[in-house]
Amino acid sequence: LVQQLDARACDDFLASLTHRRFDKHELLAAEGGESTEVQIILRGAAMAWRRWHGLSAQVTGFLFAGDLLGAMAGSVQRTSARAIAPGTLAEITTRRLSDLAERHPSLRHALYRTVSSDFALVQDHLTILGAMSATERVAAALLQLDRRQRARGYGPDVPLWLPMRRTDLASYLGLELPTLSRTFSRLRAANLLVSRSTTEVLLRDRRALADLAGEAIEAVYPSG
Amino acid sequence: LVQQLDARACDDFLASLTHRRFDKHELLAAEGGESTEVQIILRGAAMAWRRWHGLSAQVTGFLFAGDLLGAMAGSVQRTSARAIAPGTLAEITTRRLSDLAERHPSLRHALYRTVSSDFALVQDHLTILGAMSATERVAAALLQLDRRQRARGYGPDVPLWLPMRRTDLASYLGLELPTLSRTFSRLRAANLLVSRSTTEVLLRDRRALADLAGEAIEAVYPSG
DNA sequence: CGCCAAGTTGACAAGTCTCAATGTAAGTGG
DNA sequence: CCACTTACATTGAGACTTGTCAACTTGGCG
Repeated sequence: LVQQLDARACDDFLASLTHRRFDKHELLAAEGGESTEVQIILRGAAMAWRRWHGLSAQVTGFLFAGDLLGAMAGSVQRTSARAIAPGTLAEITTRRLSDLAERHPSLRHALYRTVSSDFALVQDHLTILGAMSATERVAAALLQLDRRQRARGYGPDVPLWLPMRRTDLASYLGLELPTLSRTFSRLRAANLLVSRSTTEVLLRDRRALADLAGEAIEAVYPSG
Repeated sequence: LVQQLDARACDDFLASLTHRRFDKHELLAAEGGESTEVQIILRGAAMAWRRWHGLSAQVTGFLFAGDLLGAMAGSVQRTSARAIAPGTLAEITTRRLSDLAERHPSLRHALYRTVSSDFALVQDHLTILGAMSATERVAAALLQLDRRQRARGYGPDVPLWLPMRRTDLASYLGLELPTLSRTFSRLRAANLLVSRSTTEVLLRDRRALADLAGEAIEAVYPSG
């Protein structure tokens, strides 16, 4: 986000941020509350979820360094968010952010780009939930999280960090915990991945995972 | 959208729109193509969908009068769209729209509000796909479409218009056609709805549908 | 009026969920 | 620092929802 800003917008923006630490399990946003702040994860990780009329909950996403929280909310929060690993974040009031956006076109554009790529992520998620089997879902999710981790600057040999509980990953994928766990076991047995611990998984064969995730066609016809 | 604009923004905006008719089945946007225009459905209906690496397709939404198409796209379209009923739309180039948005704060804010409510809709969709059984999905979808129809100014006694094919509604709900069809039959047998034709369904008991859709809690505790 | 696409229904198979037990890692207090 | 306790993950067996394949019916359109 920040690297897309021009010098003055960047100065103003950074000066408006309040940094703070957060602990694991700390609640960062509550559904139903009014949305007065936008937060940017700087280190650590968080998850966002949403209730359906007070009953079942659906995990809607995982947030890592660089991700925005609350940017798409209207006047009230429609998703809750909780830290899944300790870290730091930067906050800015929505009021101040929209003031800045009024003054700095480059900030408007950067925000638009961020929001629009968030939207693409949600659409991927929709496809995962609507059109895939358990194995496909897990493979797709691992690849997506892996891509995002590499986009954050980590090399392909760094184990994939999965700080969320299996229950939450299962909810994200629209599966039950045992189903997710079995799928992991099968992928491990097929030697597609190795787990150092529950939170660290090394992808041993991205190509095979991509095949499982239904990306086979792309592999065969590389450019469409 | 338009009623949120101030007088001058409104004039400029409306003057930049090109109106045209579209036929049923007409392709309105193609995934992968560059996104040069934003379209607003004025009459009729359309559906949006998305492929996963050329394989399976997931219907991501249905569009009716007042809905925007292409507003969330980055430089390339990530979803395709096709008319499911003849109608009319208004187009504006993305370039012109962003020019106008630069000039008119009220347009920026209206766009933001529209996009943010679209986002809420997608989040509902996520919850439907991730956490609901077939019956719950169908009930939730019917209620959602019904609410949107009423928001367009139709009374509660007007039959719900379902111009999409059952196949597409099934895909939207992450179900197979036979499952959707069976669910409809069961709802019909329970007298929760009556179908005049495939495209027109009268909801006879919204309360019971809401219960099925997992909104029971809200019914018991009306305000939270 | 007939054709073809679309929707409905049936029988069966398969995948996922549920319930329950076991195993393992993390956190706490002595 | 170790035993204890709790939370979380894995695995198993069986039930049930949904998917699959196929026949049949309906409805729109020429």
